Amino acid sequence: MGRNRKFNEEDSLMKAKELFWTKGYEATTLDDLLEVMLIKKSSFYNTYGNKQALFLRTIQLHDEQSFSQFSKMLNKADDKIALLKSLFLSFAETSEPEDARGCYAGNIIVEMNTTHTSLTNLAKEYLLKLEGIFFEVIEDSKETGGLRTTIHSKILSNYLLNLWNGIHITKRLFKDKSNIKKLIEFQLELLK
Amino acid sequence: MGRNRKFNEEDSLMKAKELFWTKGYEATTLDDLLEVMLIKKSSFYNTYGNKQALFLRTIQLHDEQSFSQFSKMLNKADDKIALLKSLFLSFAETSEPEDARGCYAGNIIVEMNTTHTSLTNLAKEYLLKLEGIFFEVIEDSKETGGLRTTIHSKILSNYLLNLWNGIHITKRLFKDKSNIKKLIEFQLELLK
DNA sequence: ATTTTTTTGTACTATACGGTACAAAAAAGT
DNA sequence: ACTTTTTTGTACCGTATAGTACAAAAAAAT
Repeated sequence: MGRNRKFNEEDSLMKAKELFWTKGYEATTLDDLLEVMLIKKSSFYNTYGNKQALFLRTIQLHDEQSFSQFSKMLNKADDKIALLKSLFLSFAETSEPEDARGCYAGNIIVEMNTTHTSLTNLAKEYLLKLEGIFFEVIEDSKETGGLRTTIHSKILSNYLLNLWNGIHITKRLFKDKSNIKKLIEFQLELLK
Repeated sequence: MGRNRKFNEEDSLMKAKELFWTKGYEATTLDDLLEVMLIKKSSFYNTYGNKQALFLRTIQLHDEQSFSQFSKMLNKADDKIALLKSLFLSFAETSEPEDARGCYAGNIIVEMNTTHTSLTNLAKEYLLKLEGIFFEVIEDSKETGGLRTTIHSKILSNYLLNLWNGIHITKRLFKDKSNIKKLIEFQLELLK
């Protein structure tokens, strides 16, 4: 019994994540959050506790969402390397309203560097998990014959992780994304 | 006539830059600054105007310092490619007190993404200038015979820029820097 | 000595911002 | 009707922080 929650908790969380992603943690004020989350202050503190707790939840949400989605796609794919390549190439797509948000985890590491180590640690775990997935895909593709390279999988997965980290910065430097596309294509050439 | 300035303006600026570099712009308070700059509030506002203006000057200082130093080294070097390689390899050195500050320009782009576009533009210029230097070194070395690769210089300079941007993030993920060293060595192999 | 400029210190201001308290209204079930 | 829970609104609080005002002391030159 009792009144039902009008807003969808996860939807609001998503909205919050989007805003944190573009503006960063500190620059996002509570009022900003309330505005995009479409809830009032009282509901906010009732449901999410406080700003930090909310931010933590957006990190967890991002983690779950991206990995579950990625894993699902990988399981369906018969050519996992091709999927991986298309993921990287998608970064060269300009996707409208100046999508210069970078990588959620990478941003956190930079912004929270020394000030909120527990959060940066989460972000670091995220990126290491990502590298782990790259590693698995590479090992798997070597076994099943999709990859013939003799370069060590560890080097390759670190190489991809670094491509990931770099491209999220480099991408923001060029209006014309053809540079970026060429660069990514070039760097992915060694995956064969 | 009149009293001489006791503190060295550029020294204090350096100190401020160091702090901004490790803590970021927002997380660095005025009191933090006064403490490391070894000056009092009145002197601060007298000489530097305000926090934003100071930060701008640290960016300019960083720009001047790194490029003048780098250019000087390049002019002296007979093997410019080797110098470039050693620059990148130096990132794998752990350099004591958790040197996880990343790249000054890259940090600014991330932290100030949408909020202070004039500052992020400066940072972007910095990185593009860096890429320009990479380009020049590559072109020069191709002419003088130090580089025999047929890969386009533009691709290579973007590749190095992206290595730069990536490594400043990736570096922070590993306590053991041997991974990083191997990665950099691997990525620099195509410079020959 | 007097003037000029910088330094220091103290006190104050403004405000943005995260967070709390609490009562009243709005839905939902029994 | 009554209870329970959520929503909304208003008002308020504490504090961190950037920035100002201003006078007094400390050096320097004439």
